[in-house]
Amino acid sequence: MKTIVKSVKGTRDFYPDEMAKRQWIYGHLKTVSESFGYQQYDGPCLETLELYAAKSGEELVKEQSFVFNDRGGDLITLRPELTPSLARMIAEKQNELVFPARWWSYGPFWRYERPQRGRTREFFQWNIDLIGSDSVESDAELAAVACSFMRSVGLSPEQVKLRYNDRQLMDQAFSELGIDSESKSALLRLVDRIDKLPADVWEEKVLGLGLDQRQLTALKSLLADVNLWQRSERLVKFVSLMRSMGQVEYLEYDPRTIRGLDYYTGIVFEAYDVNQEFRAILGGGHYGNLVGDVGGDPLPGVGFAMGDVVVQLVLEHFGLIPDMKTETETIFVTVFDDQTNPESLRIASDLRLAGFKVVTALGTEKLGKQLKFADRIRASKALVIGPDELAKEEVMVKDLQTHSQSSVPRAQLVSFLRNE
RNA sequence: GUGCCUAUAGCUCAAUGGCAGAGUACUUCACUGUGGAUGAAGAUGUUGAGGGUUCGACCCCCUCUAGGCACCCCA
Repeated sequence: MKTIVKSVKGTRDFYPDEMAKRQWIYGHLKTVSESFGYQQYDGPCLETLELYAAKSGEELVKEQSFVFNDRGGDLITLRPELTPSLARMIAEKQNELVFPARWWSYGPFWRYERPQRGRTREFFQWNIDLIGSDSVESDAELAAVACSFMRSVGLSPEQVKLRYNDRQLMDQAFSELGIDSESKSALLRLVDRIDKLPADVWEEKVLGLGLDQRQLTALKSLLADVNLWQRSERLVKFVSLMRSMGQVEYLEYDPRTIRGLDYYTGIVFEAYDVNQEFRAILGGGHYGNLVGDVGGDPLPGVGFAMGDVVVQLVLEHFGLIPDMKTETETIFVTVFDDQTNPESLRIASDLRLAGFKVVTALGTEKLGKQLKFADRIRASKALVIGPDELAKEEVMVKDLQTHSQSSVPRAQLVSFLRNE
């Protein structure tokens, strides 16, 4: 085996077939974003470490970011998430932007993690935010955007669910259990992990926070209560709004949905496949103050992020990504010999001007080889222009799918191909 | 960063410590004006990398690299 220079661990090469899938997903999220009136934006891929130190803090920056010194000695970070960049961009123009602002973005991100299924070190992420509104209507709108995307790519409510919860509801419920405020945030993080830890280990950790046996029992019944949301006026309205927008069948209340990030302050949601065979497809929620940490005036909002890796796995699992290979509309123009080559090239140019995708043979190989090549690049049609056709001012049009062929007068070629 | 599993032809996988193979894909030909079929022939490997044990290693041991699964974290 030849030694080929290796790619960076956790990165992916997008060969044309993979690139087509990525573009297919991108096309859907772009259409959905725009259908709700959101505008596309982007920030730089390189940011100062400082930007993240202010906000994301904790592990995301310390352990899971690519950080390096540039030639001037400054610490530069490959962006692990977009929210801090968004916060800066909003804060810089806080007085001239129109709020609520509806913005979306799609681009590459990097996290220094151990690669595994659904997790790479370089990934693409869709970010979409509604900034400047504290209303439950804005929360519902973002949840509806998420559901619209899932519907548009063919994921049905029987296949995926949007699990939702409200952090304030949980906070209130914890208070009623007599849990002191210092333990609450640690407890929220534990609730987030209840499905990942063995039951006894989880209980041990909960008791370690200072809860007694009675509180633990009450907590467990709380986390099993699928009707808990009805105690929250906000969640009741949220569900009602989702019903009006025709997305309620995607909803599934889950008192254990919390989200790991600290900046969420209200409604949070995550999309999963129903069997939970895969990781979260997307996740987001309401935040009370987007720009405070980067020096702006307090500004609430709601947003979510979706990585390309998990959603593609889920889509492939359900067989929802169309076979792009069959969808090339390319016309292949064969070249019979050096005498006919100029006419082949002229025809190819005419067809391109008429809007067709045209590939020409680069030499005068045997027709059989040229047609085999046309077949292998999945061209839909092949044109044969030999001495016979030239003399009669005709072109032989071969349909590579139906195996049929017909002679078409040169002057009628464009209209003939358009009607096919 | 932790634990476990895996790595053989382009791809999918075989091979008791004793000659590295099959299917598929590929190239050529049958077919010098016609592609998916059929038949014939051909080519393909530092068995992931490096070291060790052994008369002898794809096979056993160690290290590294990459991937997978579970933690951690999250998209």
